[in-house]
Amino acid sequence: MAYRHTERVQEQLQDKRDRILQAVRAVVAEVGFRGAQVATVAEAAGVATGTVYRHFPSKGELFAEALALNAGHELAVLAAVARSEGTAMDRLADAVRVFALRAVRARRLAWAMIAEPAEPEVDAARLASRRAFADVFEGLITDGIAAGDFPPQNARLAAAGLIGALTEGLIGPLAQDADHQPDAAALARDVTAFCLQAVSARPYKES
Amino acid sequence: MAYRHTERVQEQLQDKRDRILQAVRAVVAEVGFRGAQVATVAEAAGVATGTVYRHFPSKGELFAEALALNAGHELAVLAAVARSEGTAMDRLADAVRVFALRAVRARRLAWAMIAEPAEPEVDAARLASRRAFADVFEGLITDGIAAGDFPPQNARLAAAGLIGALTEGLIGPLAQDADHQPDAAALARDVTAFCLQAVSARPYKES
DNA sequence: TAAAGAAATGAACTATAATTCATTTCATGT
DNA sequence: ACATGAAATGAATTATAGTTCATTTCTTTA
Repeated sequence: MAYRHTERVQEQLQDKRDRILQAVRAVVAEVGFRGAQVATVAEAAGVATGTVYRHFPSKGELFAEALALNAGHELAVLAAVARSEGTAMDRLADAVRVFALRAVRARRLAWAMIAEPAEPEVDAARLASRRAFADVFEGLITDGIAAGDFPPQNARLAAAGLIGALTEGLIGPLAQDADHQPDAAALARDVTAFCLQAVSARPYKES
Repeated sequence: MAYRHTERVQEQLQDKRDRILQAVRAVVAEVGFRGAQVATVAEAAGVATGTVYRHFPSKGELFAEALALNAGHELAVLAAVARSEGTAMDRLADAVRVFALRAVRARRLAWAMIAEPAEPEVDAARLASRRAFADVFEGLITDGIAAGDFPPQNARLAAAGLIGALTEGLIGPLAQDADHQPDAAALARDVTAFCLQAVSARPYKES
């Protein structure tokens, strides 16, 4: 026996895998799924095209894993906010605000992660993470209804509505012509106001 | 001179053009832009593939024109509702309801028309029609604010938010798992309630 | 009905981008 | 140092789908 995997090699492999996943993120943030080719990702990761296929079975699975990874981070952030102290109203306001601020900070990436169709595997992964996001909002809305903060309503649908409003207002095509929205913070504030008003049925002022 | 275009031929040509456009609509309603190939459209229209290119310069322009045509119809319907008698509140409620009912009736088509990315020409055409839709909603919201029906708010953004909420609630991927929504009418009602509450800041009951 | 011009056809061509694989480079243990 | 096996490489291959164009079919007019 003249060769065996050593720990160092394992680390290098893991490292290369991670770098490829990060490269997907970077490339997608730049050109979206539409323009993201395996060759471009490979170059961004500093490896040859073929190497990508030693770590991932196909473009679809690679991109799906990259999306899941990224969505996982975002979800953790959102869930932490949703779990914090305060009334349901306050927590929902914070959650929406955090979502909004993070989305405007990286619009292209956010759009790709939330809405841009891609390979079937990617779409499937997105559906799962979308559900997770919606669940966080739905939980907050349900809490708010129970506490009397919000009027009775279809919480599941309202959660979907919030995501739709956030998507459309912040990162969708209509949000691209930023003539009217020079200021990301102002945009986030107005979107938050819309969302809070939508579920609370009260004109919303930032606290 | 031994040949000249006669009126009958002109009509046949126009007719074939129209049939191809209709075929795009039918195919897209079935499989979305993703799955819609020129060969499939040609077959659906009952012509050869090459014939499509005698009427349209490229797939992108063909599909863009088909989208614009369809969006034009929908916009006319919506604008008529928006122009009718009644308070801004009532007209907005009607507009949202009409949008919702028509969208759920043909989800796949609606999603393609509203959200599904495709060739650049198609995306451009969609952006234009989206603006037109948003303008209708924005006008109603502005009217409502002026009339004191709605609290002051960013009408442009609220209009985008409505479209987002409608899209997400009715036809987006989360709306696909219809386990919770056996009834299209109920879905449309709840989405309408969400939208009205969002802009009016009042729990909304159908009149 | 024959000639002429236009339209339709669909198989062949082309462009793009994912995937493969023969070859090369690199790590390991004797 | 060298033999061995794994990993990386990137040019070649493959797959898909849009587009072209030589040929055929159809319309019109003399």
